[in-house]
Amino acid sequence: MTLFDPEFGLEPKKPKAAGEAASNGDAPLLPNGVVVRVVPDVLGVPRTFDYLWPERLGEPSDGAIVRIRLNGRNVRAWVIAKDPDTPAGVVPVPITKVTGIGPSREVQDLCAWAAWRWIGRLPSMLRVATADRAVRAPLRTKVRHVDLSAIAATAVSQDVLSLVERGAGTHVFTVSPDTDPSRVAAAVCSLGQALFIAPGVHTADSVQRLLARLDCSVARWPHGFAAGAGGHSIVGGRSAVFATMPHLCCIVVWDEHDERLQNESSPTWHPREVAIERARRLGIPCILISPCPSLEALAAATSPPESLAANLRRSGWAAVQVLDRRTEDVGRSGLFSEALVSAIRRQRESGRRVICVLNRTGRARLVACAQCGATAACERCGAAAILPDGSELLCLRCDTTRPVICESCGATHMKLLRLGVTKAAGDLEVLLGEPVLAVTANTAAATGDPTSHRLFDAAGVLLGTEAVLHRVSDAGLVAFLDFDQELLAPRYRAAEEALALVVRASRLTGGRADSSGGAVLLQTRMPDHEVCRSAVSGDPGSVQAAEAPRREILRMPPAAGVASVGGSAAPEWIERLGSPSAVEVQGPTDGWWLLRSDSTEELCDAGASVERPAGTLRLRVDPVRLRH
DNA sequence: CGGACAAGCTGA
DNA sequence: CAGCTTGTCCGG
Repeated sequence: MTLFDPEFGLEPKKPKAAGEAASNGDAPLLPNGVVVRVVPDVLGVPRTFDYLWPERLGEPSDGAIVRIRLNGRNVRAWVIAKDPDTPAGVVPVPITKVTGIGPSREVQDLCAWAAWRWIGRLPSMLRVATADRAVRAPLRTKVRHVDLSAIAATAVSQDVLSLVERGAGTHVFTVSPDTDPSRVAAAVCSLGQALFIAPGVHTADSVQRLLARLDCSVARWPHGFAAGAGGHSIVGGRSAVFATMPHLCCIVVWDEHDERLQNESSPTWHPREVAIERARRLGIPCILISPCPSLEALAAATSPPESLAANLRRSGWAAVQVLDRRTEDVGRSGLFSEALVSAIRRQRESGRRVICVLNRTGRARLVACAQCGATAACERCGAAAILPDGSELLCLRCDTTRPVICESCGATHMKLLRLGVTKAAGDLEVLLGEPVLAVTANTAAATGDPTSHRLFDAAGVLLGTEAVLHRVSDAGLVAFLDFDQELLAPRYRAAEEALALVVRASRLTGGRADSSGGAVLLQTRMPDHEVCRSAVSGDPGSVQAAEAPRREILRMPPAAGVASVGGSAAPEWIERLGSPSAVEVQGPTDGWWLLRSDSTEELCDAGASVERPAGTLRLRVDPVRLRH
């Protein structure tokens, strides 16, 4: 797939009429130079244009970034080709300025592939691949790779090096939650120009710092664009997967399961898939690393998945205790079992921090009897029922409805339990007799504020949504007050995401092999759920084995291609899509359509054939949730 | 996307 | 009919 494939709509438009271009007898005098084809940085103009690169600006460099005048506007543009086949009748005007170097030809083609894969527009992807400031030239300082003999060889670095030796392909490596990413990065950076992708700035920063201490040439994306172009290794977040790297020899995606990797707005590209494709094109290894590899990674693997030796791999998982809420004697709010409260007290007595996680968005919809206080549950499957319009109780899991009658006392009046984080924190404060810091969306949003960090670090007990797991660096105990909310979340990746939360918690508490006594508690009514089994055993295999066939049956990724389409331009887009045989169109529900196909490729091909209408279009390929 | 220009609406 | 809004077209 290249930039010139017609699917991208980037082929030069033919002149409107043959007669229009006929009067070419007296061609205007042009300054000397070479014609270049450019992609303007304007989302509404998905086309290429031919401009003149004047001789006085020197040789056009591959992938230069220039400024052009387009229809009276000064805009940025990427040079994608030299000496194009300019259509007759078109008189190229000179570019106004050369800004600097941009993504290489290889990265440009990768951007075009990503635009196809996530049914997006090329400029959106080229922007991701472009430095955050003008870059004049590649960094020309001497490139030094990691000297592995300078650091202690560990099992992890040995394993990673043997994976690289498998050569081209996608290799999945299961590690422990406490595996040090810097060891992995150091190993691959000893081999040449390597690319290390990590979700979250903290990991990328600490890896970069360690490698810098090893006196090797590694730069942080996007700041280090020039260094990458000059042959240095790159460490960065998701967008680093588009770094221009002329001697790229290996790509590592660290914590490839992490949902933060996927771009949140459309195009919803995922660096894991981009890395796999880039490595395939270059014939180099792509190594996907995680304590709980995603089904997507396992499906993409070209060699048998590898993992750390079992004892090492499990040791970093926290000591997980499952508290069965069906038998536990639960308190007034139903959130704090006696076992939980005494576990918290034990941790507090030894001076360690406690974190309670409560998925508030789910709880806010809970319904209870106004008379006896019993929570309304589905009589068929036992899941929590909600009151969508006040007339009937609805189970979100099995879609059955029943009249508004309390199962315990027969009352017909229900109340909404607005048991949010603040209320729960107040209840816990009373139970413990010490302050509990409620981490709500407001406190969590203030991450840039250094005082809020001090606030979090000073707190002995914190209670918040799962975001709280990203706000502190350590804890003695992490308790999921209502783990069922995670297990039953209306997202098809809910099980994998719930296990990822246990990984996250394990990193705060330390592994089961630690002597510090850290632990993770799961309060649930589903103690036999595969996520609980995986968490307890420290082995993601139970979740993977249960989920893979489920996705096949339900036709969800990675077993199928799925996209959701919304926004004001969605009706027109769906209309233009028509009904291609390979794509099933469902909806709309609440203004959103759902597209499904047996393979992602069929879905992308169908999407690429649609000319994008004006207006806002929300097109999510591999969406996080299928219903909006 | 956003400027240019045309066509449509309104009020003294 | 000036002055403003709304719509359509188009870019090298």
